[in-house]
Amino acid sequence: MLNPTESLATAPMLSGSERLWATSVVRDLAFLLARANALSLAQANAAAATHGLKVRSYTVLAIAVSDTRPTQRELAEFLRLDPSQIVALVDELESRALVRREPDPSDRRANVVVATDEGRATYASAHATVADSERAIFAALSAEERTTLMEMLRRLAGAPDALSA
Amino acid sequence: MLNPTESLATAPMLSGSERLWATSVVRDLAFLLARANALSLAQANAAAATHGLKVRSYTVLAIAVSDTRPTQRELAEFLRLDPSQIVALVDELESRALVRREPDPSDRRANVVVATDEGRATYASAHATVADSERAIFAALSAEERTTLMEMLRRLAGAPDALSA
DNA sequence: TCCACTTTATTGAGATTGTCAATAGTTACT
DNA sequence: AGTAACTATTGACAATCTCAATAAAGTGGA
Repeated sequence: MLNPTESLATAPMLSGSERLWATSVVRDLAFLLARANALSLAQANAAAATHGLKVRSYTVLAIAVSDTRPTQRELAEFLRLDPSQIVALVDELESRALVRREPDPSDRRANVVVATDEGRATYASAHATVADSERAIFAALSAEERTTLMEMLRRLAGAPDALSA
Repeated sequence: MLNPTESLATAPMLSGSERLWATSVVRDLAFLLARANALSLAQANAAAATHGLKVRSYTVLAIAVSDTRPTQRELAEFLRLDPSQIVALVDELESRALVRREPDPSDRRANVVVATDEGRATYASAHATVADSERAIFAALSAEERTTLMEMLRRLAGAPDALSA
């Protein structure tokens, strides 16, 4: 029998809070989701920071680059952010000439957000860095597992009909 | 022929930003993880709020109830929060008599956080509510899928040796 | 057409959260 | 004994969230 705080020789040097993994919260999907996301987010933020971006601005830039020509309201709804936060995000990207506001031809109240050539260029290099850093984290899963995870997360994230399309 | 903004009877009434799901970001595991987490978090916060808690305080309470007797430093490390945030969290729970700070017998610098009887009671009822609301979200997955997801998230979340134990 | 109502982007206030440095008391090392 | 490292705490400051208010533009009747 071992003392609860002791462990065998093969034990990975319990860094102090490891023992809290015995708690009931770690059997909570929402908790694990939050924790996995926190790690992934920290990693992605560090990667994006090497290009002067955060995941937020990186994501907006990615959508702008996609030529979907979203309005700010659509961005707010899709990213689940307050419209006023989109204003700040687009302001910053526009001040760096990575993105441009264009009038929506079908609604003069709305702006449409499009990437500049410079925006496309910095997105390309930022994407390389970010995708690389994510590979590191998701390397804990096999290729098939990643596919399965993506399919599950799409459903949890409320993606429209993941089956069709 | 339908107007692009119109749709068939079976179509889920595209709420405006649905078309952004055609973007490349939705093929990004980190993005989907963040979005799924945002939804789950909002739901859990609403559920916990009916008991005067947030997910943060709910989680700390859950760990306190587990009789693991964590120090504040262990809580900070495990929850990836700054130690000063743990102070605020424990202050609040302690002011509501749900939790108590006890001196760590093995280190007089450290406090150990334990639940009071009242803390156990409110945790029990809060847990019922929160677990219920989570069931609603994760109902998008089958039981086996949830097991698979949990195993994957544990690895991504950095759980120690998910295989043994 | 005129009028009330809604919607889009924007600004700004106030609360919440994240991050960091400094400190008092304690422990660990030599 | 003395130096260095660690724990909890406080306080400052930045970043983020959440809301309300507003101007400009669309919507849908009477």
